[in-house]
Amino acid sequence: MAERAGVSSATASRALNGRGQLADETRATVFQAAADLDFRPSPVARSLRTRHTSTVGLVVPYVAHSFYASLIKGAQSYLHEAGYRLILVDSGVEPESVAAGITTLLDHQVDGVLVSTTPFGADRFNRLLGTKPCVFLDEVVSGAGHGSVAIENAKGVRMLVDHMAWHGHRRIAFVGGPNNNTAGIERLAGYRDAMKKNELDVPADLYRLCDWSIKAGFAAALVILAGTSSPTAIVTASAELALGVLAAARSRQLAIPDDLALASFDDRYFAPLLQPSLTAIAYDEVEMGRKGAEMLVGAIKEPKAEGHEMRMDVRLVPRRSCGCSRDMTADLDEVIG
Amino acid sequence: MAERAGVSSATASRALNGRGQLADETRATVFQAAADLDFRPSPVARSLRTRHTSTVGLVVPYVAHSFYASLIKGAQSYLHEAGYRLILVDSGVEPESVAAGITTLLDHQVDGVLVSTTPFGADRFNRLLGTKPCVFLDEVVSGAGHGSVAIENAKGVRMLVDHMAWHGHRRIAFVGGPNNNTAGIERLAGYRDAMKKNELDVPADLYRLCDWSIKAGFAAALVILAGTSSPTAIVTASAELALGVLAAARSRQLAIPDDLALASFDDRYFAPLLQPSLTAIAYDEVEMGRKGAEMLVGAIKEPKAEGHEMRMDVRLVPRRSCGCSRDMTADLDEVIG
DNA sequence: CTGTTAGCGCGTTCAA
DNA sequence: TTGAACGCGCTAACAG
Repeated sequence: MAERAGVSSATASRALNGRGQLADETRATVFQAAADLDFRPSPVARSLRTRHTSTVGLVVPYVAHSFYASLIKGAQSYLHEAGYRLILVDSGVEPESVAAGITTLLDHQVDGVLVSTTPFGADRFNRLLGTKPCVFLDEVVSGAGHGSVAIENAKGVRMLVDHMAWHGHRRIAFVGGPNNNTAGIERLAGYRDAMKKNELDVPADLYRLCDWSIKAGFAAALVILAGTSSPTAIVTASAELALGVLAAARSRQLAIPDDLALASFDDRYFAPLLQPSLTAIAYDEVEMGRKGAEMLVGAIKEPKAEGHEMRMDVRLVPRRSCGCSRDMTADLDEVIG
Repeated sequence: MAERAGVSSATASRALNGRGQLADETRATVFQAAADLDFRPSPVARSLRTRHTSTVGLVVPYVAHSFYASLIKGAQSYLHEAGYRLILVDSGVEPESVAAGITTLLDHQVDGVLVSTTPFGADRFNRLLGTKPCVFLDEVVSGAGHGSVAIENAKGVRMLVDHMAWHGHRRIAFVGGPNNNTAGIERLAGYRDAMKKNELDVPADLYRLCDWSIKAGFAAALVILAGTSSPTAIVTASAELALGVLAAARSRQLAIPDDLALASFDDRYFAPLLQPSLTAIAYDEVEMGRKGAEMLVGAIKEPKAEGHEMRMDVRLVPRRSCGCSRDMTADLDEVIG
């Protein structure tokens, strides 16, 4: 290709990479030759030489979950525009497999890492990462990585509780996720905080933490409902937990929202079609993935830059499960709009 | 690392890669040194030399959709076990962007490609791919690639129609996807076929094709319901289309299943919690991703091997939307089991 | 502004 | 069985 253009390979490289000040004519010649031969530089040879790969790794605990799938979409979308490729690692939540996933990524010379599950602390991350740029998604790890993008978890739950209080409820129960990750911890904190601000008591049997699954939510709701606190409303930390509560209410023949009001974090696309439609906290998970990727690429290009913690805003989408009166047409409009 | 072990780099390479017949002692020495220095061979240097990367590309039209997310999970899971990494490309469905995605993957020396959207024919695929192994997922492209893994599309719809006929329906409508992809085409064919076998007429206004979205399903259902065919049952080619039909039924105050029975392809996790719970065709999408990856890795290791077309079996999950009488407990059991 | 050279870190010759 | 040397394709460094 170089001889074809009648220039050295160095010149060709310069032209193609837009480096140096070369004569327009030379550049044109090179481009022509490159096009003629449909020359495509080898990214792997380039990577070997330059020690960067234009590739970033993304570690998620469970690809098939719609939340992570959306994160992936956002990240991939930005990375594509920025000229990076995405290597995906589905690691589960076990510390060892997450660590192994990150190590593999680093061995493969990714330029940076996006991590959305953090089953160990800053120390181990720092040991693993060295100076490799890293941004956390949906998790906050202080003292490691370049920054993070998370949801306004506490604020979201506060909005839910405040809304229930506004409806006149005083015994507002909470079904939360495990307290070993950022979302779980912050959402519980938001609940406590909001209850306190509304001057409402929080007896021990008014809330319960469990896995992020429908099944666990179902079990937790049964326990709460069987307790002595007799809540008139339940707020949940995720959509799956809300479905569990919904199932529990049905099994106990409790009408929602009349016998028990319900509202949850996470606004899934089928929420308007549930009976009753589910009041929820919405946020833009795709944008969240984009922002994380953007922050990471920033850190790759400017390693010295200060990291920061970014938060995605949340908004309350009132529907019928909380007790708001709403025409069914409004539910349908959301879905067919 | 080589000098540390007191052997040449060639010897080290041989030991680490299990090549050649070297003395056990030498091998042990090398392993020890490798472990001591925590030596990690550079995949990129290796790739430059060997011209393969232990990496495969996966092209999906829309990562955030739960179907593709599950496919990804399955593929990633097998690839991980087999020692391959996964580069993800979210290409949309535009021919040019799909082609560009595949080209990028090839430039990056992936060892093979998994493709789940095929907006052009075998010729272009062959031109794009050269001899690079390729397996199609959820699509069948005869004359290109090494094989494909798809769902028993026609069979699934036949089961749905047969079930409706068994319930005594004779005017069974169909809301299908676009007929520009395998699933859309085969599901429509399954409908026609089943109607014929049941000796039922298919007037033009008894079925309608549209995009794979709730909104489009809603619009299509309204058209069908406004027509002269007055169906007593509707079968849809996807879960989203079924949600559209559900919305349409609600907007027209039609009770499901009494005024209109409903059943669909795709069994989503919330199907048992809809009111009424949705009768659906289930299949294992994660396994589908695994099988595709498995087939691809087979093709990479044995390029001469014959390709084949594999089908994932489907099963009918009868719930209440079709008219089956079922205790609500059964719905709940599914979800909390 | 352009050409020449060297080497990124492996795996694979070829010769000993 | 082992070691030395070469080259995969590119770009950074240096020379002209």
